[in-house]
Amino acid sequence: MSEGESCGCCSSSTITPDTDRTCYCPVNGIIDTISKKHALPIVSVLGSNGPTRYNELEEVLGVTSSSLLSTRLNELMSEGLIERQSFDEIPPRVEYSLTSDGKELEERLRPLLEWADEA
Amino acid sequence: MSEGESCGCCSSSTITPDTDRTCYCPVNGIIDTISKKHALPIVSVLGSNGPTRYNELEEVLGVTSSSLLSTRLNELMSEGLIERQSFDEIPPRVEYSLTSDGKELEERLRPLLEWADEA
DNA sequence: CAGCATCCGAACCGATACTG
DNA sequence: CAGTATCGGTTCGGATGCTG
Repeated sequence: MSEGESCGCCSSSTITPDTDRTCYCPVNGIIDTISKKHALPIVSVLGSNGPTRYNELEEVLGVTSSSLLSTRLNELMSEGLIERQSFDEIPPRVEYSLTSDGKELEERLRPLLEWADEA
Repeated sequence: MSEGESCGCCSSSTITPDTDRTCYCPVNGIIDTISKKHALPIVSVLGSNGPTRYNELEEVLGVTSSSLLSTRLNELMSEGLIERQSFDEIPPRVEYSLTSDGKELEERLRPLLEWADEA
């Protein structure tokens, strides 16, 4: 999805910006990222569960195709929301967890999700 | 997107549900709805601006195609997040505003968007 | 176990055109 | 002014198969 372009909602003319609202435009990359499938649940699970392995995520989220999870994890890493730690073991072990940004997000997400959940 | 099916994140086996988290599954219809283009900005604008006309929304959001806005508004109405009031005038006037549910959403959304905005 | 490559169908968005 | 109808391009997701 497109990133940096202005949507006009900030440089509005018709609507007077007398209210103290900030700009909620095409909403920045982060929102785009978490709008995609499984992204939100990933963040939630990591938030409430702490470091989690690839396979655990697959099970818990009921991910249909492995590659999809992989893609989503990479996107979340690019956004700096989660981080990956791999252990030099056999069999291989990799754990994903929230960065401080990710935690910040998860906290702000919680009230929304709790509400959505009962609606 | 699919609604009612279980994602496995609630009926988990691997992850112990000892934490007090609620289920943040395929996340309910509302999240799907607001994930689509312009949906979030619509809610934000209506929240900070009050009742707003179709054309105003088009301008403010920088909507590219009229039909897209139309679709989004209908979806938001189906979810019970916004409502439509039409006035019997010439030229026709229609105003959209948040329902109480919509306001609830907008409030819970604000901290998230403010954070996303500066990130 | 962890994860990428590929192919195909579905959903979504944008543009244009046309009505009450 | 306030929309709906249609259509083509693009992006996303699901399935399968293969590697370190």
